[in-house]
Amino acid sequence: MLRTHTCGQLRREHVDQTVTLCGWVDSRRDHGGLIFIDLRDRYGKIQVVFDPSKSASTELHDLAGTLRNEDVLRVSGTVVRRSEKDVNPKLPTGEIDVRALELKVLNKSRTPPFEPGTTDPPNEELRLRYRFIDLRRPRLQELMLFRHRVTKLVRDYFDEHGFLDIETPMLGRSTPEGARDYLVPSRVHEGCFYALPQSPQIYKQILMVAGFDRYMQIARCFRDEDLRADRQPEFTQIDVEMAFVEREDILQTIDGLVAHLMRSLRGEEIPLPLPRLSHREAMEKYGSDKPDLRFGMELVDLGDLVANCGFAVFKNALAEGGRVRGLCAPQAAAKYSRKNIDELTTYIADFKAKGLAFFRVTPTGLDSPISKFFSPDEQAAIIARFQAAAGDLIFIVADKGPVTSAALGALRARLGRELKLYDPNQMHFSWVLDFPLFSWNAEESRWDAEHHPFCNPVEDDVPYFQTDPGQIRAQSYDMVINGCEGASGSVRIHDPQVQQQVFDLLGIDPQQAEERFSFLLEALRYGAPPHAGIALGLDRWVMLFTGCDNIRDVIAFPKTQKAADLLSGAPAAVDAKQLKDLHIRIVEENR
RNA sequence: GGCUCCGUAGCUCAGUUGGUUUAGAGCGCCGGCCUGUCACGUCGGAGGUCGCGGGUUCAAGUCCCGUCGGAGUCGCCA
Repeated sequence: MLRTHTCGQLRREHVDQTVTLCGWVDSRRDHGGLIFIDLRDRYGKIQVVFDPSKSASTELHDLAGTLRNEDVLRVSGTVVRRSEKDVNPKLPTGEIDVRALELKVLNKSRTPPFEPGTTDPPNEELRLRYRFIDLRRPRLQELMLFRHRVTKLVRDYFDEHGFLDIETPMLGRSTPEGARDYLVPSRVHEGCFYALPQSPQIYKQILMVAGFDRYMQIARCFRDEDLRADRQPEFTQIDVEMAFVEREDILQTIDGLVAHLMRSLRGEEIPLPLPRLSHREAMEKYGSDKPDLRFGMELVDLGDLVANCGFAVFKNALAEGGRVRGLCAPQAAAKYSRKNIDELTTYIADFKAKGLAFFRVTPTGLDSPISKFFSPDEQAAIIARFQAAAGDLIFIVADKGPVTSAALGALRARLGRELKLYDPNQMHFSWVLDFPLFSWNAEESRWDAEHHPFCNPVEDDVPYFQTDPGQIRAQSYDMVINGCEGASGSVRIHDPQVQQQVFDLLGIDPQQAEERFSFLLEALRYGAPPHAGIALGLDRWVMLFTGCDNIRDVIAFPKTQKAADLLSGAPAAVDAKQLKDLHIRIVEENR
């Protein structure tokens, strides 16, 4: 070892010891005579003092004078106690100094493009290009450490519950459903490609068939889709599958994991079971399949109250089979000007809502450009339906049912944030159950799997296969954390006939199914146990636990919105030889 | 693919309705001085294709178009 101690480790009890430290120059204060160096490693900072009066030769002091930020040093010296007036209460090591006796510069640093110690980090492009410096920042060091703790706790939890960690291939077969695949060309098989896994879904089901009845893996997954603040093209799932279980077993297992993490990471006891609501209930009350339940402000239906009102927009929407729904923002009337409300109207237009009606609640009724269309009785009924109080601001959307959900769900989330209706440090976990098994894809006039095609239908709903597939509920479950999808899973189909029924509806005929999923279908024919599983988005969990608002901060080497790694320069062109080996020719597209 | 925001010194930013010759500040950097600082102090200095290309104009960092890069979002994400 090049060092006897770490920089953050030394305290008063080390006084008089001779120590050797290694680290980076965090800052220097050169007084001409005395030189102070703050030496930093990932354990902390300590002040090193170079005192010319205490050394025989000037060599040590001259060298200390050449030190610059981010130089890497090895320093030997004596730990000394600071006099009372020189104690720095801001540092855990602030009661002591290391008085340098020997200095070796292990590596000079170029002047860094930014200081790790900066209070005001530079733009992200620069941070990502110089990620090795960015990662020296205490905040990112904390985040990496936290992430390590989470994965350790997760592994320990599943290990204690008898789960086996089994790796599955990264080079797999492209299956056409779902997200766009990242493809890897084969050298040996001309014109053929591997696909990087979108998730280990099929392999983990096959592990169940193989008899490993409790599986977990911290698995890297790849999806070639556009990025978001909480979405990277490669990300990490905590992947879980269990055999001989029902839905309830998965829910309880994950409930236990949540309690374990909350206890270990935050010292909070969380009551179990975690709250559950149905997909239908979530859409009805919150307009979202991942509602933030840290606050209420539920959606309310006004259809019966305004069916015969004087306001044509509401009446017509209902007459055309649509809905009139709204929400009541507590004490927001004075906080939102007409201009602010116009902005909200533009915002919900993204979700296809054609308009946003609003009422300011006054002691005597409703104040709004459209209040003249509503009789005093109707106004009173609306106020009563929302249980509104003077000073509240009511928003109403009249549109097709799903549009009212999407628009009001988005509006609710935004108002909750803007009105600070919740404590941002609170963690709220809940289950959303019974998603629809299929959703109608109007563009392509076909049914799509809502979750994936291996998800078991609720038994009572099986007759709907013939009559109304949109009614079939899935034996699925999503975990929602603070309005984010934190995990998603289902009871799987273990009966090849049910599986074929699902494929039929998705428009995958037996021959296509054989081609695409033969290995899974074949496995299901050789004694597949009932099984169920779930996958948790590790990056998002770390984000939520640490209060980060973007996923890149919890990933050591993340990619930009255009899926580029600014540090390495990936993706990049390759040699002609490499392409030739892979039987690939690049064709310039005409513009 | 659509919409929105951002790009001025190494970094963070200012730069007015287009008009003061030489585009500023703080931090950082370089040099001098400084023995108890810890956001050290102090004196001096260097550092700019205003992302790039085109256009409008007597005049463009400022207005317009295109483009590149970064961010947010809708679509997309079984």
